[in-house]
Amino acid sequence: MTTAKDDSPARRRGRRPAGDDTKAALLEAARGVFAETGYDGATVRAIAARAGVDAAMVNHWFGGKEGLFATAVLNVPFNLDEVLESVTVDGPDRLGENIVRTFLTRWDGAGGEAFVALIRSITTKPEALGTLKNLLISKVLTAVMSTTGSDRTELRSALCASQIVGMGMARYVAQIEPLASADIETLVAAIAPTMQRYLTGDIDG
Amino acid sequence: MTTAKDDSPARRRGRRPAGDDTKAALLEAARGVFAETGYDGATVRAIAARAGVDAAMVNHWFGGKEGLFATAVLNVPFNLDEVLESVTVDGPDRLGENIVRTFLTRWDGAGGEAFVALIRSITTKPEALGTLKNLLISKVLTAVMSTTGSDRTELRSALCASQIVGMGMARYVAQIEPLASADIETLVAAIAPTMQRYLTGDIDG
DNA sequence: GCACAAATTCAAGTACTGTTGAATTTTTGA
DNA sequence: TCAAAAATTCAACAGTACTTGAATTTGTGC
Repeated sequence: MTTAKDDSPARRRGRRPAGDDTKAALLEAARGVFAETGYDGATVRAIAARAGVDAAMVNHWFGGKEGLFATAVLNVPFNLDEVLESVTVDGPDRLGENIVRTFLTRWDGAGGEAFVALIRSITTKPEALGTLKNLLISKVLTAVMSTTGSDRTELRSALCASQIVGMGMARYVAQIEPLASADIETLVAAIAPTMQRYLTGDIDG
Repeated sequence: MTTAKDDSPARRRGRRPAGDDTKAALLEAARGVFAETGYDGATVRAIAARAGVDAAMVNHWFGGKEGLFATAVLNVPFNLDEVLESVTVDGPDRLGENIVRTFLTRWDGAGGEAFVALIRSITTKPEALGTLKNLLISKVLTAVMSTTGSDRTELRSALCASQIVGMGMARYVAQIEPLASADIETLVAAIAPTMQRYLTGDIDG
């Protein structure tokens, strides 16, 4: 429906003059299109058109749509160490604040497009859901939980994940105002206490 | 991929004996299939097969896949009054608790299938996103907010929505354990304080 | 009873998608 | 300088999905 009307740019056939990095162009275009329409909605032709190359290049460079998705979206260069470092440098009392700020900063930047693509692809690509779970729960949150010494770490991790994912959905996918346009610090102030309570506070009412 | 291998049930051609309500059967089947695979993943043939009729009936009764989706998922008979009543009967101090419990109860029941279908379809159907926003923000939360007398009602509504959506994603879509299998009251105890603070508490840190 | 309307299935039509092999141009190495 | 390799586009294939019109059966009013 929103299919961007395949405009073959009428490029000349054959090898291009040096300088063009079509592989990188495809990766960037892929993140954009996957973020906008999800895995199924995104067509190889639309991605190639945005990258300014032919659709066959997807197969040539990534072996197909799956490979492109895996490289562009699943293999997100998400630096776990960065998150954990910024999270564990202060005491456990500021963990919640640091988590919220780190994710928002990360997602507001260019790298966040891959996360939107991930969320938008959850329904049709099981790998996307697996990546989200693995990344968020298995790696980030369990690592964080191990520093708090709290009880019921699994439930606490899941609660944190629910608020993080919900925040991402509201800000980037659903774009609910004024949350979508709010300053990072405004959201940190509002959401960090939630995260902190889920991490170390009372969750029994 | 998970396409349930079109088994045309080899029904006899022509008008069926009275008693069969294919329209209702299609609606129910549609909610199920849409919930499982999202809008794009769901095929008209799979829905028709589950309903025990031919795929052409979708066009005959609903004008096509879009119409079926609109009727089965977007036009959810969601009784707003029920939510608002159970939410406003107690004082404003228990609003958060009531909201969380109401949504969980509703979604755990059969009627919630439409909501899962909604979330699973957000990626490829803009209308699904509009419905979610309209339902959650415009109707439920603004109505609730009007009873609290708090400041910054828009931001508070958006924060509530983020936790509600995140809770739904974690429990029904991503199925993160142990949150996915937890008792409703366990989650109410854990999440209600968040909701209550977003509604009437301090959100400035 | 009988003709007409409604409901249903069947088969084909049309559109679109990912993929592949041939053709063509540029780069690279000896 | 020249041949081989790499990169790119083009055209076509196979698969699948939604849709549509004809054929067929059942229900309904007179």
